[in-house]
Amino acid sequence: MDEQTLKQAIERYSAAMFTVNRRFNAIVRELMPEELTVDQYYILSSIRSQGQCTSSELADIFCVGKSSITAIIARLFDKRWIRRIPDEKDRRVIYLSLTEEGEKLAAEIDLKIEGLMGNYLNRFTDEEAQRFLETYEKLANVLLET
Amino acid sequence: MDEQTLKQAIERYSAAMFTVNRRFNAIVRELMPEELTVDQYYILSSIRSQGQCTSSELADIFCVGKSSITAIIARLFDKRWIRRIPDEKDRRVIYLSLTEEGEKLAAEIDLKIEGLMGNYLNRFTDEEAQRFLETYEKLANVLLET
DNA sequence: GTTGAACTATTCAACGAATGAACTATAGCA
DNA sequence: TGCTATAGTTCATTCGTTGAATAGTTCAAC
Repeated sequence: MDEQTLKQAIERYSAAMFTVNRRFNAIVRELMPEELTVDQYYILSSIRSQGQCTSSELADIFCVGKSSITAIIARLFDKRWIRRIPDEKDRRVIYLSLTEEGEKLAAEIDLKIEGLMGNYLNRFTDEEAQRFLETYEKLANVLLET
Repeated sequence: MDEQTLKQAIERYSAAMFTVNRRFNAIVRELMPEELTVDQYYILSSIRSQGQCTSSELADIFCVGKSSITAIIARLFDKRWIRRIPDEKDRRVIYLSLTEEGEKLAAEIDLKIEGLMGNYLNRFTDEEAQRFLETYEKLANVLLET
């Protein structure tokens, strides 16, 4: 690929990424219940998929400082969607997990988002979707290495 | 595709999207100069690619309210990276364009990001990258229709 | 055993981004 | 003319984020 073609590809790539992210985010925001922000949902969802995790782990996953996580967790804790469970061995660490209400809330939204994404997935053939997913995951892994 | 496979695909999709967005955003943030946030750069970049545009157009593109744009523009204007040019026909509208310094700053960062993305693109074959881009743009268009 | 380095989580002040309602000014149509 | 729609701003409020400072804990080396 020559210089110029590469530049154009990157340009198109940036544009597509920007549009998809912004629009998708806006649509997901519409799905959120009154009391929950999109970021808060992602935190709930992340804890849920791991069953249990720590603030530091979340900070790594979300690529933000630990104090950001502390703030979000505090809001979710106040609303009784999250439990804090001190580790018995290492008294520095506090495990986070969902309460029953948190579990229910996350499951509800997951279902909505699943439906949403299912609708978009319909627009593509199985093969196209499959290929796309594979490359996307490959990209995610490259970014995880860094 | 049966129910269960679909659900798994969506799950993998969500995970990849999340990872790519978060990590990419964090890396881009590292590239920013002290005085500029990522969002501010995207605004500069958007104005630059259009040459000239209005607040309302930016609000649509970024999927946020107009008052958000007003705030960001105010910061960029204070730093002399943006010009406000009143429309002569319709005195309600104000066109935004980059100053020379704004142009220079945006070009500088564009180059950095281009280099960054070029590095990642290297990891994929031309064909894989091409296919991925096409599907990505198709998805962006689907989201634009909504 | 004590000390010191490393680590976990929290607090705090400050800032940027976003919302939504209220407002100003202008345009354009009936 | 007067009504309605539109473009942009202002304001109070909330959320997410940063980075520095802090408290408490672990662990390994001395």
